[in-house]
Amino acid sequence: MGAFASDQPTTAIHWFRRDLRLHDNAALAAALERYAQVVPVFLFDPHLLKSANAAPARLAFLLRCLEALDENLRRSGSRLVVRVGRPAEVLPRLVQETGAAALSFNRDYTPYALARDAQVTTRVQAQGAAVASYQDEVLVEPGELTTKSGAPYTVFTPYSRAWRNALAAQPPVPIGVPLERLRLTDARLTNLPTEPLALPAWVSQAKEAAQWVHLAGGEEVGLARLHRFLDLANPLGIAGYARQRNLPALDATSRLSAFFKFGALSIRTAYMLAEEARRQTRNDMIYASISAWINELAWRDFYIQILAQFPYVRGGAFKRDYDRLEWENDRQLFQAWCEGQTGYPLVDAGMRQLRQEAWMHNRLRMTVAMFLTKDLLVDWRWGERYFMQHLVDGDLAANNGGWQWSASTGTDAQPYFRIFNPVNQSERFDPDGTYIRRYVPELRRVPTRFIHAPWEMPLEEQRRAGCHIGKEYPAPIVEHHARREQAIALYRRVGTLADGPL
DNA sequence: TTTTGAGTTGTTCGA
DNA sequence: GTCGAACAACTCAAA
Repeated sequence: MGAFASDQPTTAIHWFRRDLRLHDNAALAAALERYAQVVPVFLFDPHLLKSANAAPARLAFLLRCLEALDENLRRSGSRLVVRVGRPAEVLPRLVQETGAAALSFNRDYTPYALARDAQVTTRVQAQGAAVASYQDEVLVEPGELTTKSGAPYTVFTPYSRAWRNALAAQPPVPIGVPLERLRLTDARLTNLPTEPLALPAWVSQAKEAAQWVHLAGGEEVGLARLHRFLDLANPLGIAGYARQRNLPALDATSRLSAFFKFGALSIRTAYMLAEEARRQTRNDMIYASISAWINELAWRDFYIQILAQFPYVRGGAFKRDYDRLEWENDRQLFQAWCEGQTGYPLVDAGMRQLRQEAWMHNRLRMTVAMFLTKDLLVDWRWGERYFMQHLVDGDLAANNGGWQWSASTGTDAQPYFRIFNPVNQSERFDPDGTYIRRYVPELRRVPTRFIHAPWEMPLEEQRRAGCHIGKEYPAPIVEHHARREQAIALYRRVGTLADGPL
């Protein structure tokens, strides 16, 4: 697979996957420049629509992005052709139907996508059509950066150094898409049958489905949100990011993850605009804030790279010894965690935000993940799956990387005794309890000095706050310090086992 | 080959 | 309240 070689007055299919936009789109631009007619296609792949792999909110967001994409295509005299089925079967049929000479798409690096695309490529090439794929989803591709010994980086800091150097040496440039070439004129192509854009039945029939329908999606919304975030005059924007991003009570993160996940926003455009803002500022704090945000883009590439180079992390520990951790896996404790009923206010607030908004502040993702693994001693994969079933921005690479980091099984595993104290985190990052009270209404009248550990309230205080521990709000389901010791023992046992005979 | 420095996001304890 | 040390030992990356 390479770039298209020559100019041909014929038809190509552009297969939209995680690049649901017309701006700055590598494969789409290439196809439009080289082919007279480009048929834009999206496939609903049953594998990716299964309830085990998807979240209702994420599918609703995907649908919004597709509707916006279709509208934008229509504005340019084209439209989105939608089909349902396995790509390796549907695409060859479509090539035949359209008489296309080529298929183009942007590369996707998950294990499933790599296998799928290899199969599609083989079959389409067997029909005599050209297949070209492009780098578009990441700033630096998996495999591009290696250590001096030629191995992939497995530690973030050296990776990010190499990543920054690579981007400085060859700054990414947004790719102009010739929209005027989108117009479909061939009657055979304008009349192609298409399926309706609709959610699978298990989502549309779920009782909570209605609330996600109003999610804002699509590239206009993504671009507008990016510009608002990068506006240095915005008090909740990037200028204060380094300081404010850790405070979940503020809406001071970019909230762009879902847009990046589906490519409704170009990572190149985002990087370039941030980099430009950084070049222009003379303010050290702002410079540091922009750098901190760009560093998050490096994390995104890092975990995409880890998943691509070490596909076994999907299902097992990056540090394989930790597959032998003896989790307690108590279903009742897991259930309480899912429902935000652990008795630890910050943890419960985070879990309830996830259910209410299909999104959780990153500080809370770490806190609740750490709590599930180190306080409840539940296998990180249970939490990973639960997140994927609820997050609007759920992404295999980032979610898996984050969970393995929290569980100390991943790259850069921090010492396993470094365990978040949920009360401590609460006092540091939600000092006045604003975030807690927003998502845990039964604690609203609890005074701030008890909001982080309400079980310490005297009975009289509980009565006054209308919040009795064990009644309106649960008592802590585990005792942190005791569980911390248990967790450390659990991890230590793996260490000794690793040295001894199995 | 050997050595050296470093490793996202912390906690606890005692002075 | 603030500070520094201990928490263990290992692996990675580069010189």
